[in-house]
Amino acid sequence: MSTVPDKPSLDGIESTWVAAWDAQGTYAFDRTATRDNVFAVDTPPPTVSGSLHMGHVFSYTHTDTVARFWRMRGKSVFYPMGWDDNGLPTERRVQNYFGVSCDPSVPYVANLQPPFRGDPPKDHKPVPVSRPNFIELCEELTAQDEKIFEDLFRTLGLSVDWSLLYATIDERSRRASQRAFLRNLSRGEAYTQEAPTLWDVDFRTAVAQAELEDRERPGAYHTLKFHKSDGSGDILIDTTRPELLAACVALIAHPDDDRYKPYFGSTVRTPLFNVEVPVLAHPLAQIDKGTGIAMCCTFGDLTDVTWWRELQLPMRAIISRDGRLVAEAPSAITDAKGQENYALLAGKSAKQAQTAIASMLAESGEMVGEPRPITHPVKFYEKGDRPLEIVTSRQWYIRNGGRDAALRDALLERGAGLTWHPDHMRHRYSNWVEGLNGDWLVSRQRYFGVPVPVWYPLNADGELNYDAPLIPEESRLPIDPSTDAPAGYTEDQRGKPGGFIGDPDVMDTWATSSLTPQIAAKWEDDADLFSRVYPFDVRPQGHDIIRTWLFSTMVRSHLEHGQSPWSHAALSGWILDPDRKKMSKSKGNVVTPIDLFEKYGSDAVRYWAAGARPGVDTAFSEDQMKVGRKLATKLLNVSKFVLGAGAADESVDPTEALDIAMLHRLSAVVEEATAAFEAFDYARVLERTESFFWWFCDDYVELVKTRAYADDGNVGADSARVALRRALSTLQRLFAPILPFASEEVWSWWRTGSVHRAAWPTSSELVGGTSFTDSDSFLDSVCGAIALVRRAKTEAKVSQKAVVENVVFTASQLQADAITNGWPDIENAGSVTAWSITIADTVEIAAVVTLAPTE
RNA sequence: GGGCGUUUAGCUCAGUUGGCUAGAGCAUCUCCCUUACAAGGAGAGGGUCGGGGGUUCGAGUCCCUCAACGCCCA
Repeated sequence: MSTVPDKPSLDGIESTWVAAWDAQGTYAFDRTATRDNVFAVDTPPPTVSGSLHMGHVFSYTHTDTVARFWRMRGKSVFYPMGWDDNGLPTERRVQNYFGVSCDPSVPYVANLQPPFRGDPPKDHKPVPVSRPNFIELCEELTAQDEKIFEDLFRTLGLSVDWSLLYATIDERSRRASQRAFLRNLSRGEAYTQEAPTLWDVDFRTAVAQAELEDRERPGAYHTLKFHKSDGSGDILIDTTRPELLAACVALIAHPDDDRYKPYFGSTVRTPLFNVEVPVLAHPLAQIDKGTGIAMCCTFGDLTDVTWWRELQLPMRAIISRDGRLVAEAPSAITDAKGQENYALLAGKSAKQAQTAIASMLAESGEMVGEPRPITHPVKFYEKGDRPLEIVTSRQWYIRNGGRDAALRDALLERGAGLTWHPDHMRHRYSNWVEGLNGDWLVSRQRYFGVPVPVWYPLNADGELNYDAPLIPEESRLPIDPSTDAPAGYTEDQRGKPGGFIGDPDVMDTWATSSLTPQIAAKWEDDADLFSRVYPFDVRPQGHDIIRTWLFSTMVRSHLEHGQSPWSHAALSGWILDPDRKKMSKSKGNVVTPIDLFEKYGSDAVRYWAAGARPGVDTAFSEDQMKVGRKLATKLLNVSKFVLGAGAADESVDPTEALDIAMLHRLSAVVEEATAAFEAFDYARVLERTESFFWWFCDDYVELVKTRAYADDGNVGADSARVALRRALSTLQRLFAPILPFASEEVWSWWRTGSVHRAAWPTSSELVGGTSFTDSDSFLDSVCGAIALVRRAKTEAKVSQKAVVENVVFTASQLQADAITNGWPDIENAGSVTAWSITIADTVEIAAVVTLAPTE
């Protein structure tokens, strides 16, 4: 029955088994299983960016090991894959790849040929194309990239059921995303509002709090003179953004600041523009920052927004959506000189305006001294290159607890109810939720995304009414309001008085990917499936996106289903290069996974990944891959040995003490590995299994080799063969989740069916009806004895094969008993002719070894 | 400023409720081509467990404190 190759090899096993698993449906989800018997993974849909990196390999391997474990435990594993092709990264990549830019005013061209397909020259000026053409190009490029990703993940050996594949821009995702949004809207959880919003002037879109990052940037304090209205002198303020002076609406100091208490309620006039503004008190003013009194502009930063709102200040916005100062001066600037001054700034970028106004202020004597350079944190869109501005615009929001203590508490509660791996990651979640300062801004002024699924009616004057959006029936979803007409209207009424207009925006990519459980489980499209997998068991992901993906998914599930979308969150660490720096493309230290698969084999790369404790940042290490390669090779070789030693009836318990003791030791490993996998600690499983495995190969196998080769019918031979086979079967299954290719290969030599569908090993199948008191000390004694013989040979610089004429051990009674019991095996493994034991009160066994004379 | 994590051999890391002389792999050195495996095997050397203090019969492990590094948030 066994078919062991003469020369076992890892070469080519990836393609062989990938094809076999696919053909046999090894990882197919059994959708007849009920929820109790399902293990559902909310797989992260990777951003289809055109290149794979070790981070993908690393974290997806972690998840895969756990999925494989539960499959062997008899669960029907729901393990889908998705592609995150929705959103800005794709847009940017399409622009760079095809040499185009999206311009919604350009008409659609059928069969458009883009100027390039890959690598446009550096000086190429992007060709504007229509939004539908742009989206076609997005789809073309992502299709290519997705094929590459799929091949990589298959070669890595992910046990994904590929029939469950989705993409965040596909029809089902758009439908789910729009449906969820409309339900939020109907429950009052989504709303539209005209409000100051953080704005990226290059991408020309609003961005959400979750997408911000602070970057340290050089700036300069400019000390400006504001003139007291009663003519009694000046108040000095420090600002890093003098270019916003024309937008100044107040001066603000801390209510407890004695220096400014006398001025609260009075007014001052701005330099250059001569606008009268009040001096007010607010606790957000920082006494120790600059002169302690700040100018509030509409808007320089989020504090300005708070002051503006809470102190009910007027609006004097001067930054436009392209980041330049607007053409027309705020109406508050009434005097001619002020208007003249503003005209010198109009149309300049913020940066140019700053330079210009600084010299104007210096000239007019209203700036004290020179600007003083500082470094300070500035808010950026995480994908952006210029500081964010704040502009007022109409946007859609989804409530996330940022403005509602009850909802925030409920979401904190949900986070606390999750089991986090590792546990301390829960703090990232609660820190974030506690720090929210507004609702979730979900609309984006972009093109490649899921459209906001509403229209607005136009009245007889052609004005639109935001408060009464036209909502599609759910059965029509997905819709594109820029090409579909609302019910009761016809397309020719678009943009006409009495007609309608579509919402031009798309939703934030997170607004769709926050629904991955619903998308993967075909929420509402397949209620039966949904009931079998939702809520999911685990959300695996990187810890960097707890605030975005994890939290937003929690928000959507909480609002829609009133429950957490999963019970576990498993966070992966980063890959660091060997110098402990984060690996990244720009540093040029990225290694291509495919090359590593070819060099060391997929199992070896998985071995490296699985060696990292959950959540711990890990150095990239080809050395570890080499070790993994050795381990996989060893598994092949020892399997060949065990299966070559002759068959035995595995149902008959072994009789020799050494064999029984080995199986007891292994059974403890099985129990530990099982508990570790249940706690998502794949690294511990690997460590324990591997450690036992090398001991098994180096000591146990060497000791019983001679006995296992004895003639059939020999009692000792049968005992050894049974033990070897039971152990081999168990080891192959313990390694299966981590080394799926090598394990499947060796399993196929003597078993039918896939090891990945085999039952996870149990302690009882190993030890059966046997019992053994303190197998460890027995094994340590026997192995200690053989080690002493080996050491003597090594020190004498002779072959391990050399014959030992005599050996005298010194050992405790207990150790002596073990050695005596295991003697036939020690004798064979060590080529020992004669021996004796002196009993002594000792902890460590000692030996005097006399080698036979050699010719 | 708040929160969290890390610090154990030259390197990368285990060490789960406190418990024999602190472990592994890699690297280094020595030896061995032994019929599962030279893509192997047998051995060796190498650590005041970040510093200080405390609890305890006993601390890498628990408590306090300090430091360095890293991450998250403001």
